[in-house]
Amino acid sequence: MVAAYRRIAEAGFEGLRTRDVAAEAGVNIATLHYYFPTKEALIRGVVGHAMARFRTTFATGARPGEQLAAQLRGVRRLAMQEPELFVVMGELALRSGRDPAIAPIFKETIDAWRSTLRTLVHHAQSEGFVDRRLDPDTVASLVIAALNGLFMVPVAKAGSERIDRALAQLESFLGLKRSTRRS
Amino acid sequence: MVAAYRRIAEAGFEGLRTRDVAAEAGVNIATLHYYFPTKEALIRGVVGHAMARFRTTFATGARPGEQLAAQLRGVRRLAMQEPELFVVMGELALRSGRDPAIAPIFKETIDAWRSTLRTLVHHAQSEGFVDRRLDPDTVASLVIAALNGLFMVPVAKAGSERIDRALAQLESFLGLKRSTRRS
DNA sequence: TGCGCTCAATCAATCACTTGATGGAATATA
DNA sequence: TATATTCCATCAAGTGATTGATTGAGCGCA
Repeated sequence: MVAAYRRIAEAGFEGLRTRDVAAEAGVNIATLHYYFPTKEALIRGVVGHAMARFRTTFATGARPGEQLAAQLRGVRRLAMQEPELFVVMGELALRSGRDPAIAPIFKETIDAWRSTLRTLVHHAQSEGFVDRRLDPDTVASLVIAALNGLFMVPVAKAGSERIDRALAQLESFLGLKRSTRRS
Repeated sequence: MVAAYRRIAEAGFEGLRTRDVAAEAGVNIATLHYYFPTKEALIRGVVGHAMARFRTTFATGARPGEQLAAQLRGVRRLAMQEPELFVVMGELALRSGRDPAIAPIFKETIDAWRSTLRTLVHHAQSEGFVDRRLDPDTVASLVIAALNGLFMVPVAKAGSERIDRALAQLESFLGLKRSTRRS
């Protein structure tokens, strides 16, 4: 249910109340329980929705040599358009550390993401955009960590231009960008 | 109170119950309320404890040229020794997005961290370890994002050797390390 | 005695979830 | 076609359990 998804983005897991979800969905509490017998089932629904939404980021459309850079820009654009998605993802990431039910699902999504990035890095290497001596899997892990840190942890929100600069710096490290500005 | 701190690490904010905290601390509920009149006050105590604990990371002791690398290793060591700290930090980071009471405290800590890193990058540049064309503040932001993504988001926990490689790759990007292994 | 601290007992509020009933569309029966 | 039956979706009104917080009586020690 999209309503629960929105509620989590607003109030987090600690503030997730079935009453509020039902209210936001415009239905009775009993109706909500008709579709989602338990709160746990509702959360599972949210997980599925969030993961599906997040996987759309992986879809690459640009030319092979620019796919990697396009991926970074795609995540950044998604973070601007749907900040709730990253809030929910962060919430789920934290919860996956103690909830064995969603841990495998979350891990699977991240693994798929890393796999995609690994391929993109490999392609970029083949075409001379990225240093061939780098290990694609390691670079993918580092990129994921940086993006997670930038967008899932709302601390960095203290200035989107800082996020832009950090992203540009990451691209520069990867060799996708020549300009390394200063001060 | 350290007990509450531990409870949050175990069950997150959503699972934080004053009763459990009192039980883990080995005191009566009323005793807990004697020291922390409200749950909010208890959380403030946890925030203070976590921040103070986290700030110890900033303390640099190595030789100027190696301070930056030492900082990265220090964070990694702390993450291995006290994983709860990073769980709590992640929980606080997420909460700071919607709780105006802890948002400024958290932001202040991160700003102090970035300031420290900025200085370290600057020093490293002065001594020729890091490319002088890089913007210290931007590099600091990227490093913080990467570390946050690696340690606060427990997703990456799928293999500490992957974390090690990603960190080594980051050091390599910064110019602190020559070896860039492959596959 | 007075003060810092602790305790069992209790409260009102809130939570996830249940109950029994209702209307309406689809299907079966005549 | 007309009537009876079944099933799905929804609702108002609860239920018991749990929550954060309070109370007033003690305890040990200065």
